[in-house]
Amino acid sequence: MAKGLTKRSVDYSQWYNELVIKADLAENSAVRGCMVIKPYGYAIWEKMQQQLDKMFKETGHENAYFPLFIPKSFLSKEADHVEGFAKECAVVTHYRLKNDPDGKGVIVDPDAKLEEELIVRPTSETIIWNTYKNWIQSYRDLPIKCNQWANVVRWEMRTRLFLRTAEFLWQEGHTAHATKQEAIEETETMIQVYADFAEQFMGVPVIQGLKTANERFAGALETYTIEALMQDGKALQSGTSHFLGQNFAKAFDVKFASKEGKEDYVWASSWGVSTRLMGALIMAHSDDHGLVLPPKLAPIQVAIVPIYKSQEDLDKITAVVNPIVAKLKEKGISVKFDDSDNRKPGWKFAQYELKGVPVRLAMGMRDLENATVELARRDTLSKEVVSIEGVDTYIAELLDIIQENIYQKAIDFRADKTTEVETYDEFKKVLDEKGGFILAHWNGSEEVEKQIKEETKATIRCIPLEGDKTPGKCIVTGEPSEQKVLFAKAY
RNA sequence: CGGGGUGUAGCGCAGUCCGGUUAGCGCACCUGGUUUGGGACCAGGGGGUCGGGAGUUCGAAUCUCUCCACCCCGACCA
Repeated sequence: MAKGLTKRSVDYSQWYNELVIKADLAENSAVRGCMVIKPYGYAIWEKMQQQLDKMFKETGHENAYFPLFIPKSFLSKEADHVEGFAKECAVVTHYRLKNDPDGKGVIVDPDAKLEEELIVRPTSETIIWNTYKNWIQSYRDLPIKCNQWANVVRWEMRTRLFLRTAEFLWQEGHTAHATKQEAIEETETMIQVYADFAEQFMGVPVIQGLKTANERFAGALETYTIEALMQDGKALQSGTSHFLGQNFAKAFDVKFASKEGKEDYVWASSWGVSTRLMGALIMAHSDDHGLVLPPKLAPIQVAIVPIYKSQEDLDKITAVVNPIVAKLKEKGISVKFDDSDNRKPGWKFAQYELKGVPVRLAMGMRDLENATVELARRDTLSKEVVSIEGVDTYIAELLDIIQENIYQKAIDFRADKTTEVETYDEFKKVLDEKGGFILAHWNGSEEVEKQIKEETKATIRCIPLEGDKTPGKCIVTGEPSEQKVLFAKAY
């Protein structure tokens, strides 16, 4: 057990808070609700970005950048949209400071009041559709498929590192299409991209589905989501993709001339994932020793710790380790040889465990004599002594095995924590005693959804796209239900 | 934004109720030495606007008011 890290079984929430800090991922800043992402945490985010960016480009998207500030009037053009975001917007009212005439410091210059106040973007649909208006005249200008990597601000009451912060980093894709069908296909393509990323790179299995009207993005006709299950049995919405219909085109008057010469409004989608994915990554795999990172996203995949008494010993170890490092790098594996002498090996072992490094090698004089190295796996905490000969190939294969093992463990956990129920009593019992995902029939009404939420704190995470589609009876009203929907308590 | 809690060295805390020498302890840090296969040991050393401001008092970490930040629980949310 890592020194000072609260056990998950004692207080899961505290375990998470401590782990983020101790593993050097992020910390709170001087600004309320805003975090500092530290180099190690940012390195993981960069790996996510890199992969996602590649996947976006493979699906025909281009990166662009739109302003941080949005004129206040833009936000109000789409009624549902403004209603959804108005409560959590930061507003810029002035553009200049001046020296405080009454003493030290500076004050806002009252003479520098903006004619029209600017909103710090909580999302960019409005500024982007205002821009798209100028880009689109005919069907020949379509589709437009832009993505931007940006920060956004949503003035949250209660914040938690990575899971909910007032400012966060994300990407937002915004696409414009000539047909409804094409916009829906885009929306579906992108939720699939997110699901693939979560599963293949983060090792986090997700359920794809549709949000209920209640949980839909403000301004969308349909919201697709990927829902992941955390180790404490709570769900985490990890990515969303929205079919916006013609709502924003109508709000910003974006029309195009079709091939037939008819004028019509443009169809839209938007989709995003944020630094919240870091929270999902941490909570899905990590244990009481610290982080467990999937090799594909680990900034350091292999750490090598020398064990020595004298400088001569270290020199001998270094001579053997260097070629191993070179071979690993040749295979594209990131490796750190930690020959710093201000920490003892035991400390380093604990530290690399805390930071979730997938594979650790230790080499001392005993290994030198036997031409071996001690290899420790972070995911299983197991150790074995292996021959130096061919260790690079062995590790390359092992990293794939670890990636797969982490994913499989998460799948097994979810399977164990997913329960199908037929009655409301059963629903409450499972939620109370076991938690996790619950599949149950629902009559499709907002009233029942709200009633369940008020009585149990559980919400409909999504109407799953895959899986059992057998009709049945609503657990609350007994009315007909087309298929079971996914319930859980959520972050 | 409501209810509760916390704020004292980089980190974790004691001292606060009941005001009174020079504000302590552990970890970390610096120096020297011994060590090094799972978070080393000994000796010496440095580091404090006691969260900020105002007040009460001869005297405030301690009492009062106020503001701020963080944590937990609720309502809202990626």
